[in-house]
Amino acid sequence: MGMDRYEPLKIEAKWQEKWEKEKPYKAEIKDGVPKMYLAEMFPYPSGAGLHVGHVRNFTIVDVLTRFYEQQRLNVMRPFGYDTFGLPAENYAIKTGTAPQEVTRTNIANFCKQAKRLGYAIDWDREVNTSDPEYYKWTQWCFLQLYKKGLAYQKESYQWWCPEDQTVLANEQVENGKCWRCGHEVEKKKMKQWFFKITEYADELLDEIDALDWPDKIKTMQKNWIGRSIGAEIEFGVAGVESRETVSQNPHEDFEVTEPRNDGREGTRSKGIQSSYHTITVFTTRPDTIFGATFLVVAPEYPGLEYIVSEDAKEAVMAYKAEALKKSEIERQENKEKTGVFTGAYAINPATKEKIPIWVADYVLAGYGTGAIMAVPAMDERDREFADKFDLPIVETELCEFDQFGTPKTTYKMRDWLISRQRYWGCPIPIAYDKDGNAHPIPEDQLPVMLPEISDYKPDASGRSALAKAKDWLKVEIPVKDPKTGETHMEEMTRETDTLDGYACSSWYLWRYVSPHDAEAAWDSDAISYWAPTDIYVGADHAVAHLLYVRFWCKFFADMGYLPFREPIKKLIYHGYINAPDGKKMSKSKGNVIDPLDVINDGYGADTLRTYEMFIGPVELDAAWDPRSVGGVYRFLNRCYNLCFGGESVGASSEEYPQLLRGRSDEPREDGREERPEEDGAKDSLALRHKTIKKVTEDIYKCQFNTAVAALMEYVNELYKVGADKEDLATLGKLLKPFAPHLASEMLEKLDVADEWPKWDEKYLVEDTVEVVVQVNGKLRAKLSVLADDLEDEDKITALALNDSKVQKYTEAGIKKTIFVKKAKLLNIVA
RNA sequence: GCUCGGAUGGCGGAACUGGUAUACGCGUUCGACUUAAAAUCGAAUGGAGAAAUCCGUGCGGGUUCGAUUCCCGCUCCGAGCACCA
Repeated sequence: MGMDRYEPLKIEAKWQEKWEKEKPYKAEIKDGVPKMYLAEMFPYPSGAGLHVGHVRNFTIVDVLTRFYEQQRLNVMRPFGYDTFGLPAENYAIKTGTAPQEVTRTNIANFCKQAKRLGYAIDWDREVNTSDPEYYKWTQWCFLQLYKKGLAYQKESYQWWCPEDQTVLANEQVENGKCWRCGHEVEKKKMKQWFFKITEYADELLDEIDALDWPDKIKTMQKNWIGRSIGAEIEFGVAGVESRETVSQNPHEDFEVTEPRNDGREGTRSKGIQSSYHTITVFTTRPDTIFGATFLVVAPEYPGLEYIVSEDAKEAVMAYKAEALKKSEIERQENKEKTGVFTGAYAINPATKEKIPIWVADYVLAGYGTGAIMAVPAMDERDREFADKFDLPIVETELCEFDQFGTPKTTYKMRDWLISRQRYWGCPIPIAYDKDGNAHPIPEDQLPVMLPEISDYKPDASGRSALAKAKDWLKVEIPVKDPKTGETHMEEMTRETDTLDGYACSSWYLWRYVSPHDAEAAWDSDAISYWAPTDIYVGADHAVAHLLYVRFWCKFFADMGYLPFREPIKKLIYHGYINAPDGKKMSKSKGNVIDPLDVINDGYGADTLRTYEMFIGPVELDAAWDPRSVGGVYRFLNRCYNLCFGGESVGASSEEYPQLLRGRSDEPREDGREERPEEDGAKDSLALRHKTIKKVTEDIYKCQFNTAVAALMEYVNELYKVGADKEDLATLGKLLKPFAPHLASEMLEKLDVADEWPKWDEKYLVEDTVEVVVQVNGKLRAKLSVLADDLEDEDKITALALNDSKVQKYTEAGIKKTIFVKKAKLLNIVA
């Protein structure tokens, strides 16, 4: 280009234009060529555009993409947008702008910004979860789960705001109050859709250990699944027979659900229970049964009203009502045990004693059976409760439990509640007949289009705004008559709930392999070639998303649609970037760094990218430091000047003639090999190969900060000893993953390909080495010896003992010497 | 409370498998260039000390010829979970 100053914005515009036109990162199946499929957790394209966290995320993927691409693997690096969700809907409610419109605008802006960073993305594989072309297949996925009974409906307690008359998502409840009106929320029983993730609990847990994922994430997932091995024990309820006749089996549905404050609400099977003669408890310590002096059931325990005695009824029901009203946070904050006696008794099957049944909210309805046997002598919580209410505490002998209970495994993980009473989501492909029975929408009627409406607010009925789309609600579904076997069309009403956004993001990694496939969710040949994802990079979503993707993968593997059972081979989980003061960046604090500002200020994308890789170890949070950005800019500037001899380097070539070593306007024809006779040529080779090795290994280990540091060292050394064409070419190649525009410019000038360089160990062997001499573990001298002498311990020992400084510390005599060849170290024990 | 991380100069951070602590960057100081400033280039930079030398990886012990690294006991910070029977 003939410019004499490093002008990143010019260089970057040039290369971005070229990449836009030539699409060098378009991925195609190449049989016989090893593939590498990399992706980031796709972003929600907010109106605020790209932030520095996105840049860290995308740049990690980009460094790896280019690294493998330069090694000539067949690389695929797609991109997409997670667009359904509350922010767009809230914006729509506030402004009346259609979420479709908001999303379109935001994507365009996001895409434009991402392109300013020079990512090696195959832009023909863009995916957008709110695009009917995409969500048609989300609905198809739902139907597959539905067909296998893994998508089901159940009554569940939901947060309900009596003021707004609407259901609230857990994250919309703040300190027990509605996020919009501030009114106290309560729980209301409603019918909800669930995915039966618990079906795969064991496999999800057992396969975690084998994953190449950070331990932190693996531990979190294990804890989340929370498998406990114990037993269920049945306790007879004394005197229930007489009351029980009043009402026979009042609820068909014995499952209780319990909202949690984490979005993974769910249900727990109570097992088969035909009457209220018994209460079944779950315990991990069945061997302590002789110490069980009372039972405790959760306030939501089904049929509680039939166990409770007449005179205790009022108090128990009041307690239950109170507990249901309490928010999760209140229940958590108040650790003081509360509860009431039900007036009823159970029989301890081991001691045959009559023990009281209490109801208390420290027992969770959603875990185990919603009932426990309290062993206050063994369990801290039970003891606290017994102390407070003066219940008996009996020291217990341990026993064999199999005579009283049956082995049972339970999990903390609940089934995944997926229905949302919200407009801006993927419509659930279900319709109801006039009797209220659910029917799946036939696959040939997909997609169930999300209708465009004007009022996005949820209805007073607690249904989504879709309930107001009267025309859309009606649908004709073919129904087979069970008697005649004939099919007729029947008018039904559509489901108005939409799917949790996590459902949309549970399969996009497979959509990427054939993003515009009209025939299938993913193409089977493409999936066999590209998937599973080799490297997946993100922050956040340690449990939910990453567990859901694994769950769907196992399901679709069982269905024969996927030839693997784990979707992500390697996971890189990076830290956040905070404001310079170490605090979280936020608009309200006014401490947000806009990456586009950094670029436009003149630093350019290469500096921004390289800085964010240099900022610290990937997995750690880091604070933005504007001065360090300048340091990285200086480094790239030095790279530029080394290659282009720019005049912004203060030194002129007369004063630093060594910079010209091996460099001329005409690139060396023989540029391949070094001139071995020349001074420093050997050192120069050693330096180059050492750098290649370090950078290569560091990138494999995702230690990008030290890879950049090694490049800086290389450049510093080249400034001292001079650089020839091969040095510059090596620099350009190694730099390309981090600063692709500048590196491309350098490689273009040098007229070399970007193929990743290899190092040769033979250049790393030194002739003379430095041997460290310690006396009693303290450094006292350094010897320069021939490398061959490392084999001769006696010679080195003699040399060391001849050193005057060593002699000073060994006057009193020597006990022994320890020579460590590998560390090039001799320790003398005096 | 439980689980998992972490603690290294003025700051962000390096350090292989137990083997020269502080790479690289920032900052600071000095010098060159400049009328000047910026930019750039060069040098120095853990602390104490004139020096020899001593002290230094959160704290206290231990193992070892040798410990930032391993073990035991603490302190503090971060993240996640949170009455899961």
